[in-house]
Amino acid sequence: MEKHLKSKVTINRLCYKGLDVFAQKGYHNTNLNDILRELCLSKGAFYHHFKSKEDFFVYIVQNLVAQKIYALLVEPLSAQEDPLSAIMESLDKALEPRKSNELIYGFMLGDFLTELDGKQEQISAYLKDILQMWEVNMIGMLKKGKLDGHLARHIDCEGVAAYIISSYLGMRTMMMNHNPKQAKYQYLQQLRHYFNSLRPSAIRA
Amino acid sequence: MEKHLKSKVTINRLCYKGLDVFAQKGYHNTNLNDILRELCLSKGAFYHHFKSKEDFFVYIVQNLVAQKIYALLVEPLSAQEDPLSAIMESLDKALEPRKSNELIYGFMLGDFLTELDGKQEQISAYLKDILQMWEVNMIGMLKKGKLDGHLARHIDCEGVAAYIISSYLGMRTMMMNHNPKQAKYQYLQQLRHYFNSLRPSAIRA
DNA sequence: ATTTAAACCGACCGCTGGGTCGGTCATTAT
DNA sequence: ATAATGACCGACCCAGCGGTCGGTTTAAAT
Repeated sequence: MEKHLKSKVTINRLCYKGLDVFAQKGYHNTNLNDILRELCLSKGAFYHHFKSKEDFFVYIVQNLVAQKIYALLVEPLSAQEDPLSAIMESLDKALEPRKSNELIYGFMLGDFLTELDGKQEQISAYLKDILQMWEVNMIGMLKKGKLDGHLARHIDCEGVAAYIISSYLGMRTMMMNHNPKQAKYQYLQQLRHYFNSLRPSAIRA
Repeated sequence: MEKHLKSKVTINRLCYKGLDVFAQKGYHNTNLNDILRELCLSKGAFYHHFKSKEDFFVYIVQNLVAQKIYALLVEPLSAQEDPLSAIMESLDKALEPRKSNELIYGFMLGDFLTELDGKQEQISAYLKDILQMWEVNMIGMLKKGKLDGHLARHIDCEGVAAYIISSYLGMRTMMMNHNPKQAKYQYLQQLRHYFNSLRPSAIRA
């Protein structure tokens, strides 16, 4: 195989496995040896491509996590006229049970932020950036939706966006105690109630 | 000082400082040496009172965290007729900015659960118990409130409780990006909207 | 006064895990 | 063909941290 191609392959294998393990065990609990053993790679291989564990993690966050968040939770918001429907649909899709051990990317942000807050300011900054990208986009869509009459005029779009994201991030913790399928159903149900309270009274269900 | 009294004092100092540091840095990032240095105590002193770091943490959770959760978030729910008002009030109080570095106990549960899930099943179990105590109590109050006509009859009390707790736990992550005072205000505002959608239509504001 | 044992000290142990470095093999450039 | 460079190996280093243990002080028991 060509050299630079082989390099790309190795980096990719490292990143996807890394994302997998980081998501499962968190940043601090993940050790490189485990990842390398599973991939049959050596310390040397790793440090040839990344200059540190932190560097590795940031690379994953910026390349894999950010993209997934954007594709699943940000981009779909622009697809519909009514922002509340768009948000509902994107969350519904994002919570779809994945085949194999594919990940629910939105949650990882919250988990990592919780773990790395205080310590590891560098990494937190990147994570916060991604969350904020989601948030400002949602706020924008809500404001546009307000102008189009999809939301009541007195609604505080910033507050709504923060509240939606909060509930979404927090749900992971709750899901650990419950049946995921039921938890998803219940969550979307309550979100629907809440959204309904944001509609102009004329079109409220 | 009497011996058993001195022992109690030492244990107390260890626990409160431990809670403080654990809450700030998480379980894995907290090392005993730091705690002991700040308290001018030795390894020997620690291991005389606790048999391990894990044992220490569990002791703190069961003795300090559980009590605070109960006092702040569980017990107040029974004080009022209307469960939604009671919940709103308890969360308002729980989010009150604390003097010095007193802690917002509710959040810690979520943080620790996030960090320790998977690994450290023992500890997670205790944390989950506390969360569940909160949840079942809230569900009970909601059901009672439904009978009394404070909630619409079609409301799914289990779903509502899970949703409220989710949003509360998730808010911490969001608060890291915002002004806490404003975040609290916005959060309670949105919660009010949501609660309003749960009322029987006759008494809806 | 003497013994006992609890409270505490702090040097030490050993494992874990991030990071280093000199070397090997394969690909590519000359 | 040969040199040069990139991909990779794996033994090794070392700091951090949970946990141990023999010893010392001090309060309680006899």
